[in-house]
Amino acid sequence: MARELPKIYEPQQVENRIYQMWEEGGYFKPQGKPDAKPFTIVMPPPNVTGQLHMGHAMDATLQDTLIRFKRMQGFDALWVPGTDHAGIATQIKVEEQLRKNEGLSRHDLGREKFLERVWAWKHQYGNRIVEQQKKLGASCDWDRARFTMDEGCSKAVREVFVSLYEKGLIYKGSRIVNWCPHCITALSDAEVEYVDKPGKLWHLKYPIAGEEGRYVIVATTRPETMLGDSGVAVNPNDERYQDIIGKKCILPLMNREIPIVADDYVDLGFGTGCVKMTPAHDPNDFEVGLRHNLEMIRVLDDAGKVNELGGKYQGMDRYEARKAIIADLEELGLLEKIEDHQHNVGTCYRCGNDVEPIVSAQWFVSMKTLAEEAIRSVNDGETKFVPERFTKNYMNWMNNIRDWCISRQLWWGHQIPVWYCADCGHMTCSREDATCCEKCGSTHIERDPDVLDTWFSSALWPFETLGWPDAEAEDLKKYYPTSVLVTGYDIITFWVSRMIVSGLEHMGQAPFHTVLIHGLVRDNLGRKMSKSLGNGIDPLEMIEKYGCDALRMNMVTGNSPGNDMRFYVERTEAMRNFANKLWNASRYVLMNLSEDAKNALPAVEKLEIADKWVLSKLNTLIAEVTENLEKYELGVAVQKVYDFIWDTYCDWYIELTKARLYSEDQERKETAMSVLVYVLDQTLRLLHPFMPFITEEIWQSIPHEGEALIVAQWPEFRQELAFKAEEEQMESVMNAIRAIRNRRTEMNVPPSKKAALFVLTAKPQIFTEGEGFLQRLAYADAVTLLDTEPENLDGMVTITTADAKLYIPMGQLVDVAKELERIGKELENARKFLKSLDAKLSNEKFVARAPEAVVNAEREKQAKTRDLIAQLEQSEAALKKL
RNA sequence: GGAGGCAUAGCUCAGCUGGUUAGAGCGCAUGCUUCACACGCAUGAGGUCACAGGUUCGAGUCCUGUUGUCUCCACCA
Repeated sequence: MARELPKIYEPQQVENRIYQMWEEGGYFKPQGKPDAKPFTIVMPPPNVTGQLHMGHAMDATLQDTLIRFKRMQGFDALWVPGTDHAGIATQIKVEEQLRKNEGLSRHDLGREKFLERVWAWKHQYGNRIVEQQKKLGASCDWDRARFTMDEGCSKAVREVFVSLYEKGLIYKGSRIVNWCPHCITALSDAEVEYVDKPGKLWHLKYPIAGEEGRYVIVATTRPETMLGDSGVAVNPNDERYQDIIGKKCILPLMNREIPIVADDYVDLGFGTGCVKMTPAHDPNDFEVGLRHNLEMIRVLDDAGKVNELGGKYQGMDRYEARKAIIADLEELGLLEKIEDHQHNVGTCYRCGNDVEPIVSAQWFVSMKTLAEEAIRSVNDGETKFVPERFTKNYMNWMNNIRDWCISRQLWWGHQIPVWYCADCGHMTCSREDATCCEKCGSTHIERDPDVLDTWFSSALWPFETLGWPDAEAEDLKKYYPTSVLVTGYDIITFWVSRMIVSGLEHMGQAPFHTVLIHGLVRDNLGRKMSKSLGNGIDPLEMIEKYGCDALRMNMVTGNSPGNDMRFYVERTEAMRNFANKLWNASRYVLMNLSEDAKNALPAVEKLEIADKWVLSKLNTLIAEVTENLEKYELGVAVQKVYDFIWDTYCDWYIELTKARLYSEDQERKETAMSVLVYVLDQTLRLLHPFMPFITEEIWQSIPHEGEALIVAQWPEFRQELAFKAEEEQMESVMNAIRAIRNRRTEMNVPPSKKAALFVLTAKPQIFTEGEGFLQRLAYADAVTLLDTEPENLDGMVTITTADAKLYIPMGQLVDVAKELERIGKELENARKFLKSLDAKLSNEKFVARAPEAVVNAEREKQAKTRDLIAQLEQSEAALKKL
C-alpha cells in the first residue's frame, strides 16, 4: 500500500489513465439507486468546427463540478453532451477547404455533392472537440452524445416546424432582413455586430414637383439607396413643412415623382427633419412605407450590386454606386453639403462586411404569444437565473420580442420542409418528404432551398437529446425537465430564452429550473480572447503544462457567477502548486501508514486535542461547502476547501502530528494516523468535484472502501464530531504559538539559538497534554513551559496573547528601543480599540437592540483588551527601566 | 437613447441574508536546505472598502446622487 510516490506530482502521468478508468468503469452513466432523484444537465453543444477555448473550459468545469457533486450525493446524475452543426461556420470552413485544395466553389459541386463533403468533414473532424473536452475531465455520458443534425434531432426539428406551421406560428413573409452580401444570406438580429465607424452624412436636394427652385433637403448615410426611394417623410408636427405635406417631389437621377408624407417616426431635431424613404432597404422606412402605401423598390441584388431597377448604375457594387451617385448629384447641383458623421454600422459577425438591410422573402416564427408564456414562466419562478440580475436581461428581450427570422440561404443545415407547387402555387408543409402537392396532387413541386437557423435546432436541445418527439422515450420521461443549465451571459437571448420558449411550447414545462450564468474569460488585459487579436490562451496547452486540475481550479477560484474573469497563467501555476501540496501531504500520510491500516476513526476517548480540533473544523467545512455548492457558490466553496487543506491540514495538523508519529508511543501514533487518513479521505471527497484527477489518484492509494472516488459518497456533517470547546482551546494554543514565532522573528533569533521564551498559559492543560507538538511548532528547544508565574519578573518582558503569557528575558532583546516602539504602537492600537468598544457598550441602544451574542462578544473583547493594555504597560515600564 | 455590472492591498479578485481590529492568490521584504513539499516553511509591510449624502445601535455590505469604467439591448436618417 505504502508505495513510493514521486516528490513532484506529475499530472501528465495520471490524468489519461484515470479518465480511462472512469470511462471503462461506466461511472459517467447515471449511478443513482432506483429511487434516486435525477439531476440532469445538458451541455451547451460546441460547434463541430470548434477548437477548444477557455470559454469551453469554463463551461465544462462548472458543469462537471456540479455533476460530480450531485453524483456523489447520490443523485441519478446525467450530463448529456453533444455537438452543434453550426450552419454558416461549418459551411464556410468546408468551402474554404474546397477552394484551397481543389479550386472549386460549392456551386461547382452542387448541393448534394457539397453536403456529402460536409458530412465527410464532420465524420473526420467532428470528434475533435469531444476528445478535447475529455481532456477537461468532463464526466459526460458519451454514449448519449447527440448531434443537432442526427436523425433524432432532425425529426424533432421537422416536428416542431410543422406543428408551429400548423398553428400558424410560422409564416413566410417579406420583411427587411439583415443581409450579408458577402455570405449571401440573411442574418438574424443577433448575428449582426454593430461597430462604431466614421461615416458621412450627405445632404441631398430633392426638387419639389411643380415648384421651380424649391427643394426638400434630406440627409442620408447611404446615398446609393436613393435609387430605391419611394417617398420623403416629415414629422406631422413640424411647422417648417406643413405646406408641403401631400405634395410630391422629384427623385433626382431617377426622375420619379415620389410623395411627401407625414409620419411620427421622423425626429424633428435630427438633420433637416426630412427623411428619404427607401422601404426596400431600411427597416424603419419599411414600416413607414407600409403605413403610407409607399412603393417597395429593391435596387440591390443578393451580392450587393445595383440591379436592373437602378438605371445606369446597374452592375455597380454598392460602394461604386455611392461614389458615382454623389458625383452625379454634385454635378447637378443637388448636393447641399457633406458632414462627418459617426454612426453604428451593422456588420456580419462572420465576415465583418457591412450588413445591407434588404427586403426579401423569409420564414419567420411569430414570437409574441410564445414569449408571453416564457415571460410568465420566469415570473412564476419556474426558471431562476443565477445570479438573479440576468432575469432583467431576459425580460428586456422577451418584452421587446420581434419575430424570429429562421431561414438561412445556406445548404448546410435542416432544410425547410416546405414544397411549392408549380401548378397551383400551394405550399405543402409536411413531416414526411412530400412527393406531390397536398392540394392539387401535382408532382411539379419544388422544395424550399433554404435551411433553418442553427439556433432553431439548438432551441430544442433539452428535449431532443432525451428522445423527443418520442413522447414515450424513457430518458425523456425520467430526465426532463433538466436541472441546471450552465452557460455564458452572451447567449442568454440567442439560446437560453429560445430553449425556454420551446420547452414550454412543446413539452408544456420549462426545460430547467436554474440557469447558472458565468462570465467571459478574458486575457490579462481584460480583452476578449479572439483569433484576430491572437491573445487566446489554449486550454490544452495549460493542461499539458500544469494539469487539468490546476486549470479547473483556476476557472472556479476567485470568480463569482456572472462576472468576467481575467486569465492569469500565474493563477494556474498557483493551483498547480496546490496540487503538489496536496500530493506531498498525501505522501507524508502514506509514508507513515502501516500495511494493515484501515480507514476508521479511533474511539473518541483516544482523540487528543489536535485531533478533535481538526475533526471539528472538518465538520464545519463539510457543512459549509455543501451549502455553498447547493447555492452554486462554487468559488466560495472551493476557496474553503483550499484553505482547509493548505492551512488547517498541512500547515497545522500535519505538523501537530509529527511529535506523535515520531514517538515510540504506538497507541498515540496510531490514533494520529487514523485521524490523518480519515481527514484526508473526507477532504479528497470535498475536493473531488473541482480537482477530479489528483483526488482520485490519491484516494486509490489510501485505505478505502468502494471502487472509485468519483462514485464515493459525499461527506456529511456528523454531530458526534463537533468539538466546540476543544476547537477553541486549540485556537488559543495556536495564537500563543504564532506570538512566539513572531517574537522570535522580531528579535532575530536564529533557529539554532535558544530564544528562551517562557510560556505560561491560562489553560496549562492544553500545553502539557501534547508536549511534543508545541515544542516542535515553536522550535521547541527555544521554549520552556512554565506551570506557575516566574517569581522574579525583573528583567522580563511580558507579552499577552489570548490565553497565554509569554515571558521574555530582556537579555534576549536585540534592540530595546525597537521593542519599545513596537509596544508603543500596540498600546496605541489597543487603547483606540478599547475606546471604540467602550463607546459601543455604553450606547444604550446598542445594548438594547443588538443580539445578545454580539453584545457578549463585545464585552469579552473589552475585558481582554483591558488585560492586554495592562500587560503592555507593565512591559513598557520594565523596558524603560533599562 | 434604454438597461445592467463593476469600483476593496502594487496586480487579479473573494467577501452569503448589515454585527470580531476587512481576506486570498501573485508580487514585495526578512529569515530558514526543520526528517511530505523550495511548486516549500515562518514572519512581516501594504487598504479613510471610488466620492458625497441617507437609513440603522451598527454599513465594504441596504437606499439616493456624483464620477470613472465595462457590458448588453435598440439603433436616428
